[in-house]
Amino acid sequence: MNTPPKRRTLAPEARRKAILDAALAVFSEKGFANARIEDIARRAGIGKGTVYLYFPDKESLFKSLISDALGPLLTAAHATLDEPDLDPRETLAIFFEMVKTEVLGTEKRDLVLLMAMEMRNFPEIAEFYHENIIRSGLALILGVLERAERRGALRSSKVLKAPQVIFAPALLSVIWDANFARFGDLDLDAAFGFYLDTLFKPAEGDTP
Amino acid sequence: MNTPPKRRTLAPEARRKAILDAALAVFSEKGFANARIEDIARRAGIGKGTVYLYFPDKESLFKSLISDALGPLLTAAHATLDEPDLDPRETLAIFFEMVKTEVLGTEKRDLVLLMAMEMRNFPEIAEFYHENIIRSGLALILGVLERAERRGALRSSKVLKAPQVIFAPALLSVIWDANFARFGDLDLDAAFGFYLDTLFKPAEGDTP
Amino acid sequence: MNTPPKRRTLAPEARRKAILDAALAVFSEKGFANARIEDIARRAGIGKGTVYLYFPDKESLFKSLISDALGPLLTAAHATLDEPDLDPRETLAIFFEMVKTEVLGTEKRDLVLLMAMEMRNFPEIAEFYHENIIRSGLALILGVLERAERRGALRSSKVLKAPQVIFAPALLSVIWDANFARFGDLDLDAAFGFYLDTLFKPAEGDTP
Amino acid sequence: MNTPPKRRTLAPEARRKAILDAALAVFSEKGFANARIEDIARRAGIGKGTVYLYFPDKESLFKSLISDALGPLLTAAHATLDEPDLDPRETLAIFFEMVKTEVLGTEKRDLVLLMAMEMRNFPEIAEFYHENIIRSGLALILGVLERAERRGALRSSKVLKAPQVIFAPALLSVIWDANFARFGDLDLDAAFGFYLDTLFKPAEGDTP
DNA sequence: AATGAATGAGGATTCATTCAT
DNA sequence: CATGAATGAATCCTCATTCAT
Repeated sequence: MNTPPKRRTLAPEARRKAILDAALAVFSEKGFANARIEDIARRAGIGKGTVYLYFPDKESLFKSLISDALGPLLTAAHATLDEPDLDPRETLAIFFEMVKTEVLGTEKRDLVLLMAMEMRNFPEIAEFYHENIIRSGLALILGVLERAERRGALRSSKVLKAPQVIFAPALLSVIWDANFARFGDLDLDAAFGFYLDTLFKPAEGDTP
Repeated sequence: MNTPPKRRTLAPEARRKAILDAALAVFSEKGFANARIEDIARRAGIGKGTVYLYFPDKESLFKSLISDALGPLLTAAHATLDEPDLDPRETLAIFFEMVKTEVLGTEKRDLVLLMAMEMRNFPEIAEFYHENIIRSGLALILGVLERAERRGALRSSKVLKAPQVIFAPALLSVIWDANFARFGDLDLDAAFGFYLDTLFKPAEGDTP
Repeated sequence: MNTPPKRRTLAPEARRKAILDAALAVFSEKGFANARIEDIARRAGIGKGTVYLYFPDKESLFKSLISDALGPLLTAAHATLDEPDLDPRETLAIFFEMVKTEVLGTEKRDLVLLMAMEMRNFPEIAEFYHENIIRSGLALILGVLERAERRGALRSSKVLKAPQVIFAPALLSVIWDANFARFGDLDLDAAFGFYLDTLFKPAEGDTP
Repeated sequence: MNTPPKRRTLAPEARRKAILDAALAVFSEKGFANARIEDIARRAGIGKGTVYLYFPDKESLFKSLISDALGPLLTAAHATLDEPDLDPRETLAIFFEMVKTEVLGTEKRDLVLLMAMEMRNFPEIAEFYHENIIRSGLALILGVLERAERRGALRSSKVLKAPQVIFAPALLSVIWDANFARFGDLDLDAAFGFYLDTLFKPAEGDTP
């Protein structure tokens, strides 16, 4: 007399992906605490209980969401930045472009915000994130900057002591879009361009 | 049918302040959703119900926390930045210093984070914040930058199209400290110094 | 630094009366459970704590309200109904009139409703009410009716087995007014008149 | 983070009915404000949360209780009273019998009381009840009485101006049983019989 | 005597999680 | 495998009651 369960038996990996996609959407919209498993399930087109066949609990689902999206990001960054022969300005330009295309222009944008929001409540995530992304990302960036410094192309060597500022515009972008998009856009190209213009001395010497 | 009280009154404004302090601490630590009123009360050294004598509900408490700290901030910023005769680099240096002293070095640091995290769930706060802080703060900064541009002191005019980047290091600092402080500090002076060094051309012409 | 307590020190009996009046109003409007002591205090023009100087708790206040209004009622009824020489119809007419004037036309009307509403939660009140009002009131009425019966003036002796019906119109009036007054009045005179007309045979014989 | 369920499903309509039954019992015993959802749940043999699967909140549960029992009542009354050819006395006798069997003899008796008690706090219920039950019920009764009047069978035409009195004994019965049953019964048959005897003139002429 | 700030028990409601179907 | 009905811990908020001033 009850509705029979759907037997759509999607490929398990596809199903897992669908859940993670739905989770990203719902977590992004509401934050971890306010996201209801049922909402995620509904959005994934499945029943509440099914989520638990793929993830043991809400927290695991959240962490999987993070981890699953993090690996690829890192790999991509490595490939881009670990190019010792390239011009540093060029390298960073490519990196910014990659960040724009691969992160800020996709749903992963929300993931960044989500992490910034919830790392506090999930110290393991902060740890994992720092170990796997921040630390090596910073090392990569630092490599590029030091290369530039050695070539005398760096305008201010202070950035070597706070290489995190390189990520600042991207972070700003994420937060701005999440909260203030409706009041006006942030010109991301201008922001990145500004960084590239001021970070490095011009290739030649074109004094004013 | 019920149980008796324990402690006795305190200056009402002091009490209100104590609650707001406790709220800042607890909200910062747990986020809005995970903060329990009882925790805030206990931290303020009072009973659960007392909180409700000062704030009608959890949301109001949260909003008061924000509003109470916002006014002073804005006033201070105005006083600092609205100085048309000062050298732009100097002005910005003072501003950065002020941000460091008045915000990043105080508990208000957590407030910034808190807002960045919860504005999503409280659109009115985003609106209020944008109208009262962001918009005018941006205008002030833009004023300074344009003054520099008119004097030919700006290295890249692109920053005029994305003046928000000026705030990026401060935002980065807040998020870094909240989440990654245990893994290593962010050198804020270096970050601000880097900005000042690269943003403006040197007063005279030194080197190349 | 706090507002000093009012020292209006009203005569204690007047103060007690004022509280009971306020209590009647508030209890009537909201029912026992939804009435707040603070509302009663405010309505009586005093502070919350003062109520507790006159009544040990909410329940006592409620019970006092009932008892205080009940005694006089009973005394009055006795005086009216215990008149063996009077014509039964006349007696009942006087009684109805008294009920109309002394109860239904005053705030005590609400008291009746209140009791009907809360006796359930306060069995002692039901007991007290039955012992002191119902039982003797019923006895009085029965006396009148039996006198009429002995004179052959009663149209149907069945009323002797359910003398409570004599009170039914008054009860109906109270409930009607409380709930449906805004949709239209109940014609109380018609209701009482109908009772008098049909209960007793005409003094003489005026056949149709 | 939480605890597991215990029991398993039941036909949804049966479950809903069980909750409403439990609610009637508990609301009747304690009144709306003093009834605890948990009590209702326990009485229905289910967990607290389950109640909320069937009714959005306490108030809705209460209103559903009323509405669910009201429709049938009205339909029944219509069928009984809207019989223009029947003898008025006979019609009313049938109506009284129906009230006795269908309401006063069932748990709906408590519902009547409940409404009389709580309409004050739920004006919408009073409105709904008046519109759907009282108004049309009164119209039906009035029809019967006017028919009687046209036949010259009415002892006192005053009842036409206060037809609500016809319901008075039923209301009295409900309140009496709820509060004073333990002190002695109300003879309902005598009460209704008294009404029938006095309301109408005898069919023929049998001695004064 | 009078006050009202302070208290915490009590109850409505939400939602992660389980498991019978 | 999939489902969603059922559960109860957890948390917000109210308000009777106390007692320092």
